[in-house]
Amino acid sequence: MSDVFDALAHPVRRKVLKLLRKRAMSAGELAEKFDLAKPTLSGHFAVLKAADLVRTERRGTTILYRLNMSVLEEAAASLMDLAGVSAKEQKP
Amino acid sequence: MSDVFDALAHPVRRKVLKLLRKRAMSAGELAEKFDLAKPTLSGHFAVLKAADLVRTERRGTTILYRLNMSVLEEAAASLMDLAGVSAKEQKP
DNA sequence: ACTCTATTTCGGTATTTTCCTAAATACCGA
DNA sequence: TCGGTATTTAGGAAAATACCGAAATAGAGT
Repeated sequence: MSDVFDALAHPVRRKVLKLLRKRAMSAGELAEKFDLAKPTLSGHFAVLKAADLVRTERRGTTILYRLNMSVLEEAAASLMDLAGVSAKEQKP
Repeated sequence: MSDVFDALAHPVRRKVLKLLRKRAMSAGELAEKFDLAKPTLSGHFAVLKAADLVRTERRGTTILYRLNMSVLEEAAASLMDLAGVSAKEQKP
């Protein structure tokens, strides 16, 4: 879970997740949305992947990145838990 | 919101929040729970405070730290939102 | 005013993160 | 197999973060 919060700490990575929320995108397509070199983005993708926040799929010469919502939901639940809410049911 | 995710990225700070979930504690009382120097913990407290995840209250010579749950809830909601769930209602 | 306790600020070092350019790898189509 | 496009890996510089001991600040009691 620590990997997840590490990954979420950087604004660029949060924006990547936001972009992937609409639809899966290739690395290059994602990179176009940022003013950063492609290797830099590639590094951010690797962090997201290590946290299992995104999954990849080769499509010929490109690589598709897809959001893994379940991990995001787990992270949200863990925060609700920290806040003292059971996250599953509102009335324990 | 970036401050919040930055603050949540460090395991020590997450543990502080977890401890404060039960009850408000003084800086020294919190520091006892960790194998770190007090100035180090003080720095972590400052990060949590900057994110408004904790609030402080002077009690004579000691300083009480108290969890601010609403910010945690907002962070959780923002994650649920990223995951595509509206966080307020399950069926939009 | 002095002292004791609690906490933070200061100054500095070690580690980690972020970012870049250049080079390597992977796949496809001619 | 060769050339082109997409992406990652390698190597390294700059900035941010984490940590510590020493010193400074703040309040309470004497």
